[in-house]
Amino acid sequence: MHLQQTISQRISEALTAVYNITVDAGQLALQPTRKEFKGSFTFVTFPYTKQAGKGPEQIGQELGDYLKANAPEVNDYNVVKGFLNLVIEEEVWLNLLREIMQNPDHGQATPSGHNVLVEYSSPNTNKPLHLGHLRNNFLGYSVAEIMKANGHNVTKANLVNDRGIHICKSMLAYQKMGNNETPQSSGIKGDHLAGKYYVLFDRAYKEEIDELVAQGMDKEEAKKKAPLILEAQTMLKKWEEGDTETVDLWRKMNGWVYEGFDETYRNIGVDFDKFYYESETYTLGKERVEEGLEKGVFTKRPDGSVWVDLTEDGLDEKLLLRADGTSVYITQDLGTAELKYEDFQYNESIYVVADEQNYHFQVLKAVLKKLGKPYAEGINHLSYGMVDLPSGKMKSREGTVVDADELVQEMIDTARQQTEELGKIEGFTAEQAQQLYYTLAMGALKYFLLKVDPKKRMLFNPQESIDFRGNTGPFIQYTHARISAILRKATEMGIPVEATSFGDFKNLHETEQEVITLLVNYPAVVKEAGKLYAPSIMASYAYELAKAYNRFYQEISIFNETDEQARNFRIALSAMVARFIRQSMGLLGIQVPERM
RNA sequence: GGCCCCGUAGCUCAGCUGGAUAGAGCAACUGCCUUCUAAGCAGUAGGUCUUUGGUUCGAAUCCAAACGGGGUCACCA
Repeated sequence: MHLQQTISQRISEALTAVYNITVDAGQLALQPTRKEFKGSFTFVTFPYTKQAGKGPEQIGQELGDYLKANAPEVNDYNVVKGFLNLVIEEEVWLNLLREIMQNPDHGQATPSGHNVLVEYSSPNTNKPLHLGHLRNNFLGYSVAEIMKANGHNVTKANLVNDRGIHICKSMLAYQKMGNNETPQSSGIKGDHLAGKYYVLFDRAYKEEIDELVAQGMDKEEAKKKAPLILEAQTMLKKWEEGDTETVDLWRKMNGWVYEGFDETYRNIGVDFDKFYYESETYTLGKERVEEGLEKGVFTKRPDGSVWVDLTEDGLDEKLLLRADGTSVYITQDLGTAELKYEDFQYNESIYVVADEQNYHFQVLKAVLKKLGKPYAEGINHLSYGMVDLPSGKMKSREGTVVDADELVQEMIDTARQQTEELGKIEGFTAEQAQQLYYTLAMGALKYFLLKVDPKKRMLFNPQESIDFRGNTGPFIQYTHARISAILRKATEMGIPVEATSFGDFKNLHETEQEVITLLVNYPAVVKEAGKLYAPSIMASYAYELAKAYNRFYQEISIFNETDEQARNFRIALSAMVARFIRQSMGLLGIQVPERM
């Protein structure tokens, strides 16, 4: 049983014994004691004054006396107003540390048997990835890892938006202006090459609109009547009809884009177990519409379009199928939800999608519920906020988007520069140095994007993102490197890192106590992060752990300690901190170096 | 306008299943490297938790309204 549960149980027993009050241990609010007071757990007595017929302080005293006498885990207590602070026996903490050392699965939940699908990334194939995609990719990868740690069977899926008018735009521009340029001939990465033509299309399209407006046409009309957009629409129709020339071009250009994406994905360290392509799924969902009509939960209007009425759910009426029988966005998603269920029998299906689609996912879930789908309840939207720049919103039309590949390269360059300035790479081979720059760059970037609560809109400040001090990825990585140095030295000296190595060591220093408390808490943090789909919780934890360790490191000497058991204890403690820094950072997709 | 989200130190963010004097980092200032990595540690300063009401022994946290910011209300995706 976990220590906190044990203590809750003891307090519950004490309440019964002293006041004849019956409270389930699970209902008791037990909180960590604030740093300025002595103790580890605090019990608030205010809520029990009526039932006990006594003042909050007296209750604290009486419960404290009882616990000190009857609870073997409780060493001492103090009462401040209505707060009963409990001091736990040192031996209890040391035993917990021994348990952690002997349990390689501390923080890895037992298999739940649940299948969890995490869909993330889901890029369009007409332009390269940008900063917003990075938040999406890092979140998706991290949540998937966190769900694994919570014992679930996780599948990472990527639903690629590889068709539609936007793809045709870059195809059309390429057809007109491409001169058979290829990634090989131009030296431009495939996704960037496609993006180049998308931009060229947009430019030419705008010129056409301006011209039409100059001739006196209304702007809205001009947008619809410009020859280029009409051509793109014709191309989309040809694509849907399977026109060979169009499909070949589409294949060729998408192929370039996929090569580019693969490289970026590899570079940023994310991966997928399953790819879905919209070109293969966009017609799905019509059967679901049929099903809904049969069940009488959808209605067909005289013009042939199909609708669902969600006003009872506090939503609106929603179109599910056009009058001409073609699909809309939601139709496809109904289809893919079913397809994913057929493929993976998920208990939970997480969609990592920006918060501008909150309404869409409410509708999707509501419609699936109306259809009586058993998997509807497991549909969850991990909605995240947009990434803003100091200059404001990112707008592709205004060219203010931050390109993912460029950003990563800049981070690496900065890492190199800072590391060289500090003279930290003595004894590194060129290859090792390069590896370190990469690890630090990605650590800084990922941590910066993941430390903020996903739900919140966030500001990306380039200067702060490459900071290596304070609440940053590299600070945590640095702590790991420091510990690694200690462990190397311990190994050289032949000191074993084992649960038995510190014998009956006693007299924990305050900083050591803090560190152990954090290590003990690790599984609860993993659970919480999984429940809330919040990598930010893991990030905070890793930071707290690193900070607590650095305090300890600064105040207490390890190798100058003459008491062998104390020295061995500190080495063992250090080894555990390294392990849980590595693990919690691993759940964020961040690697930690041995030296830096 | 309807619905949804957000508003905490100069800046970026924690805290939000109600509990003690509201915490970090950055920026500013002061100390600490002949000792295990100073990418570190300790400290000073900085707050009417947007405002007003309500619930409560107790509210940054829950409820309501106002103000400010964002999103969304497409036969786009």
